[in-house]
Amino acid sequence: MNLPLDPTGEPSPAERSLPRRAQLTGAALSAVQERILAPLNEAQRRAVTTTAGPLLVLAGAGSGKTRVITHRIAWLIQHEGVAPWKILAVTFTNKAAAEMRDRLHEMIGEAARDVAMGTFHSLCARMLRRDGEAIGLPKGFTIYDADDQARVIKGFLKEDDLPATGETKPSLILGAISRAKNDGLNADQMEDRAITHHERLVARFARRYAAELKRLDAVDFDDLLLEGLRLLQEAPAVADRYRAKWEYLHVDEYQDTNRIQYNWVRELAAKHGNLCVVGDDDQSIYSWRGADIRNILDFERDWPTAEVVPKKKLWTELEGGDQITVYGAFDPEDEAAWIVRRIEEASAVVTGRRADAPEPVSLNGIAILYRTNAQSRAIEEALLRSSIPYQLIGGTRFYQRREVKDALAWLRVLRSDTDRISYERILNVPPRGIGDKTIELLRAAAAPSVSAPDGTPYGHVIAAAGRGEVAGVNTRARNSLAGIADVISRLRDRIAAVTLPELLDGVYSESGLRAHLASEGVEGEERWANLLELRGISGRFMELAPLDALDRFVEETALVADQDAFDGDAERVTLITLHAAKGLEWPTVFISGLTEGLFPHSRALMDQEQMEEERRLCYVGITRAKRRLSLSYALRRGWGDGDGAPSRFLAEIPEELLVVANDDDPRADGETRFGRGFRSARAGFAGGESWREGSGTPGAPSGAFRPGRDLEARRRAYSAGARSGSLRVPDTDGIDEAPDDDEYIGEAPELIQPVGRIPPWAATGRGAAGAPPQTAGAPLPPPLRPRTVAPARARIPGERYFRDGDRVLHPSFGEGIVVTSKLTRHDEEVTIAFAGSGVKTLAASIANLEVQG
DNA sequence: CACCTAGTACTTTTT
DNA sequence: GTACTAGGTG
Repeated sequence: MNLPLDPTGEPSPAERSLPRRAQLTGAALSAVQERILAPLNEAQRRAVTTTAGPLLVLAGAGSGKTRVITHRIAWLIQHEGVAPWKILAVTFTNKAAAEMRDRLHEMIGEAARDVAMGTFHSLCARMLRRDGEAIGLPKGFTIYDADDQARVIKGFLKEDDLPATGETKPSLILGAISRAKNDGLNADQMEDRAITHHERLVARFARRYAAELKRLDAVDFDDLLLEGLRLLQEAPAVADRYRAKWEYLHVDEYQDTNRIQYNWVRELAAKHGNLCVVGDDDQSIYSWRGADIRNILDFERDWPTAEVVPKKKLWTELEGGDQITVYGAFDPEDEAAWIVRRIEEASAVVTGRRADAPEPVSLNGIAILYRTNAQSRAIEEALLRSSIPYQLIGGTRFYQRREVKDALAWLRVLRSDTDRISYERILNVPPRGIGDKTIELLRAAAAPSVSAPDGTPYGHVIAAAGRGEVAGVNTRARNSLAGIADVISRLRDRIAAVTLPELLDGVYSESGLRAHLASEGVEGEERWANLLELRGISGRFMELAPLDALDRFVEETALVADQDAFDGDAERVTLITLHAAKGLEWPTVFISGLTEGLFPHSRALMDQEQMEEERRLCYVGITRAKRRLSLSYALRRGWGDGDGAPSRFLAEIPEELLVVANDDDPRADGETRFGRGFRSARAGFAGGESWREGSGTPGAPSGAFRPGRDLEARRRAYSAGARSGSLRVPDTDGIDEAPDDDEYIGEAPELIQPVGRIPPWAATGRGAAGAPPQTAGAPLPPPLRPRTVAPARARIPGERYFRDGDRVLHPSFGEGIVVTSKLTRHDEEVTIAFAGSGVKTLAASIANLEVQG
């Protein structure tokens, strides 16, 4: 319950904590000042106390930018006497908002609850839920995630009999549509600008997609922002209300806002201009999803009176810390083993620590960062082997797991007749005889026709089909549909009378999900546990009226971010992508996979701007470390795409800051400055005398680990602990009450993801680390995809013909750059980043490759 | 017509 | 791992 108006006339907690300006005489004033300003440096103080008008805070990593916002809000409330509900703070994740609120709560108490905070997406969703009808958006709209979006597109592809691969791959089409939307283009404008065949194709899909989402009462993530902006632009009365409501605006991570978000903020600030944005252009890493660095560069132009708190020195901060350790590994397993060994040495995990060893570090002070989610695999295995607990952020996200989405689809269906995608999701789970053919008939029946120009709501079609009113549906499917329609109507009758967890109980049992999972063995148990987890999380909404609880739960679950799962207090090592690590810090950080083609990623090799973004990403990663930083790379990368050179980013770090961990390694040949070089790698790989044989990884305890059984047992022990540990009682439960009778968007309940989940592949032992399949002599060549027949080229036996960085021309893939190449027994496998067709590995003797002068 | 199994191809980053 | 497909079976 959030700030109920007290019938006795006592001041509300918010009112109590509000100092009156008039009361702030000498001593009181300085006490407030002291508490808020004392921990801040000069620049921060200036930012905090500059409260009127536009303010741009540009500062480097670790300089306390978020802190500036928190203290500024405290200052506004306690020193300037601004009502907390007049203040808005936009953060990058829900987690960041929750943390900011926690810190604010410590500083100023209960008033912290009334400050509006959230992500752009969640704030827009809340505003649209309340006021969207002013621009024609139905109240009960559903938020579609990437998976839902793809299902919509796949429906089109099926209608058109097009493949879901190649240039009509749903993710590709959706990416293009999203980019156009973020550029402010609608389908018509896309069509006008389309030049290539593919662009016209995408434009047509964009039109259909927009129409279909409208028909389904659904919005995607981009729409949330676009409609949120449209609300402010096209509903003046509503816009004025919000402008009057929020007199002081704050935006964190401003460098990652896109054009739409910027315009949204500008609309809100139009009246009073009290806009404080905080960012660091060196940490701009989201241009691929529309973030526009011009938002920073243009700020002063758009707000001529803006105060700017200047950027501070950055790199010198590194000098105070320890030197950076670099390790050149042979392959990802070796790399992971080295990281784990260092963690064991530094933490108390390893027994028999030397007496003179430094104070053991705690596991929650350690993070392992990587460029792509797939890279977590090798590291997880190594951690599991050493029984080091970890939390994996991202990867297969909880709310995207199949069974969780199934359960959520049921909830969506209960509150929508039109949400076809969710209906189709639940129709045949568990299998009940409703297949492709039946779905096709249902879609046809729902489609617009002469008698129903807007189409028929899918929910109605299902009920009709259950009554035998849709021709062609076979008996079994018909009975199932009748059963589903019946369950839906019964559950709907119950919504208003039961709590959300109880409603989910009904869904689980009456949908057959529960019985289905019970018959599915170990995997079913795992999935069932996830459904119980979901049920537990839904309990956070019990304070709300049941119908509101359902709406809010469905909405919030659609908007959780990866980072929201991060638990900084858990005694676990954190595994996280470089992107998701932004805004977080640890005393000890490992950045793994610093291999050309991985980081920087191969897709960035062709493009100067993308390469710069990779470099900034590296900067973000490096600056996550408060005290100790270790960098590592593996010469052999996974996926059979050849060897990789040490990342160029390693070479860009001043030599004197680095300590090479394997300098004295007898296997290192000194060919590269980072120890293990190409020649030794190649010899070890192809020559059969690999140090890898037998013992696995040098220096690691050998023979103690049996991949299959051990992993299984440990996985069980872990997942149990991880689950119970992940459920936190919400700090507060206030949701939506206005402190006065003003309409109000305030605190959202915090949704927590399970942490430390052990991925299924670790459980089976199939993917577990161990010696790779050994073949005599050369390793198995990766599959050669393209088969361009061409005469063999002259080459010197035993020597690579293609050099990294060579520009090459391929008859069908066009121009590309050699990422790396590897000698096999009779050939050379060249990995090339092509401008248009991505990265391919080709056999030099077969592919007709021309080296460009 | 639906369902199951096995085989194949795919993996940048995410609200 | 996931998603999709093809082909055989009930």
